[in-house]
Amino acid sequence: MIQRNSKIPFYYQLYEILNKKITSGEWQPGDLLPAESELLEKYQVSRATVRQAMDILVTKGQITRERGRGSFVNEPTIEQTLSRIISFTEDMKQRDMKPSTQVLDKGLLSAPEDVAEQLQVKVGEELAHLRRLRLADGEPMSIEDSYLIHRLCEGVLDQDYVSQPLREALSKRYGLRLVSARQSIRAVAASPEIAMLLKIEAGDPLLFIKRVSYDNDNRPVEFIRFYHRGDRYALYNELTD
Amino acid sequence: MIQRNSKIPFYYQLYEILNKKITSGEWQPGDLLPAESELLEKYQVSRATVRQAMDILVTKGQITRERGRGSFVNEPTIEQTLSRIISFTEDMKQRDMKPSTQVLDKGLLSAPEDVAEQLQVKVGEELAHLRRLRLADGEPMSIEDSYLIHRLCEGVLDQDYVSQPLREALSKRYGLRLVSARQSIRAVAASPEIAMLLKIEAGDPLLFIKRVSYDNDNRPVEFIRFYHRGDRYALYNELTD
DNA sequence: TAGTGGTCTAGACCACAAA
DNA sequence: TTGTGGTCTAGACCACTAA
Repeated sequence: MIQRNSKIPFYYQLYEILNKKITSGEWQPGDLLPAESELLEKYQVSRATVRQAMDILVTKGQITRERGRGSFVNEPTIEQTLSRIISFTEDMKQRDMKPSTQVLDKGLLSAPEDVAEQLQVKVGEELAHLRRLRLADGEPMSIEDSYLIHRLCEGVLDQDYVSQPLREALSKRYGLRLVSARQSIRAVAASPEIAMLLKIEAGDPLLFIKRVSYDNDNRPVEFIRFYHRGDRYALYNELTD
Repeated sequence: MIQRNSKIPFYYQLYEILNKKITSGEWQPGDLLPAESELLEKYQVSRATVRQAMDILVTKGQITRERGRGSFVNEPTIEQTLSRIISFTEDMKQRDMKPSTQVLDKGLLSAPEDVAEQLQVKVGEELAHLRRLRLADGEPMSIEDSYLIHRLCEGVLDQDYVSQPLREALSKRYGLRLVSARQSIRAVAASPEIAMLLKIEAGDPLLFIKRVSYDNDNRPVEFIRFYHRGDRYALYNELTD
């Protein structure tokens, strides 16, 4: 139900309710959503508010409205991958592969110049570093090098992050919600070190992604370098206009 | 002004008016837009309609609203690249490089199986093929292999497509407007043939993009393979959620 | 304090799909 | 013909910014 004394807008509360019904699987792809008039009645808000909530779902591609028919839950598409922040685990689920993780390295370090610039901190600022090997169906798929601003998440490296997602820990323990990110994508040749870890040959092509993630207040929190095996990993997206 | 007897919704007409002011440069990045109350007065529509028009601009990242201050025109960002269809020429402009093109090959052929599947036509359907070398500041940047369904654009290969964009010709001569596309992105090693054309070594990493473009009626029209040099080309995008 | 955008309401009429 | 979403209006109160 909608909290009428909450600071969170009604339309956003309603969006969260509807979103949960979809992501939890209570409403399946192809299902007809309740009519706007029903939702308006059930949650005691105006039609404009219902539509504002549903607009978010439409924008995210989770539902489709059809005049005269109703609104329907969409199939989740891999295309969403490229405009949504998803975890490795989610990603593998969409690709129908079994994910696993090995922590290769973790520790504190002083920010080198290039990382400091991405995270908008001073060179030498203390960072938490985590290097993980990601496997799909038991085969090496990617290397993930994460750098976190340590003063925002003291003690973050105490956990193992093999079973618990890092994003979840950041949210629960430190109130850091990563809501947006910018990334660049290019093709590079594997260094001998990365090649060995991914069980490929040095020089083999990698999809190399650099990503900076931002919290609610648009502050950089995490910088990641992904090295994805070119023979096993592809990105998908949709273009418009 | 807004046509009150048009079939186009008021909010969309208003969006087009505002969009034009921005893309034409009449309103520059950083400029303050008129207040919602002014627009409502000037165009004689309700506030909800004004907001609906501005919502489109916000979604596209063209303006930012700031409570208590006003709405401002944003800087155009390269990040838009990955969710908009842009031409090579536009792309190079954004990257501040001088684009040029060489046509390496053109002709008709029977659709092989993989291309037929992408374009949803029968194997053997007649296709127009165009292979172009794209250069940035005179240096090879990418190879573009385009396949068009020939019956939708008979005689399309008569033009040279060095100076005139292919998309423009499709629109003007055949009424084919490419409005959406799906693509996959991966890293591959350059074949000896591609390497020679791009003036790199065989085995060097390439950003390999396969794209299917669709017209208004969601029919596939064009299939392209891009081979971008890994050392010269990167994609950028923003993620949300 | 005045002006801005953020949210919300309670209506209205329309075009379209399905029965 | 009925019910759906698409569009539009004319208000209202609020939180925030800047003077």
